[in-house]
Amino acid sequence: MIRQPENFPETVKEVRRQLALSQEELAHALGVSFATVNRWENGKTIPSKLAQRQFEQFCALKRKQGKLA
Amino acid sequence: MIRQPENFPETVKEVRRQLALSQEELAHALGVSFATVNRWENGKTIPSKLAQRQFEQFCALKRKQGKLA
DNA sequence: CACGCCGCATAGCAGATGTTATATCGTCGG
DNA sequence: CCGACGATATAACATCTGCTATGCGGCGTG
Repeated sequence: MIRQPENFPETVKEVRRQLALSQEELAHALGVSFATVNRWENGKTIPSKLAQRQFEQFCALKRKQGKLA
Repeated sequence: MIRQPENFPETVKEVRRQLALSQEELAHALGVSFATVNRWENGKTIPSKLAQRQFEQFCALKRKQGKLA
């Protein structure tokens, strides 16, 4: 359905590292809870449709801002 | 805990009516399932943080487009 | 009328999320 | 060394969401 990176956990970690954000800060930026970001990074859950969309949108914005590769 | 319009179900219905969208079409526009929009309108559930944010964002966009009061 | 289609309401189940609490690890200041 | 703090990992529970199926009423077509 929704194309997602083969490795979502690693992608989240990488994005967060490049932006120098804590799990809590990224969670707030995305509008989800800390626990959710933590579970994504540790492969405990797979993001919902909406969460995936929000994450993609967030990354797109950061790229436009030149803050993300 | 989360502030929201006093009557979320009515708000959703009203927005949908003004945009002349079916529940399914609005759901797709928001990136959620038809069942979710239906449950919102019928007061079966309250939207998640992310869903609320997405809905607000959607409304803001439509207002900017002059398609929503 | 009989039929199919669309929009809507509802239900059940599995999985994702929010909240809260606990535990570990590294770091820094005392 | 030891305690405090931040960041992270994990767990449990309640709630929300996705998917599928079912039922109902309206509407146009044959």
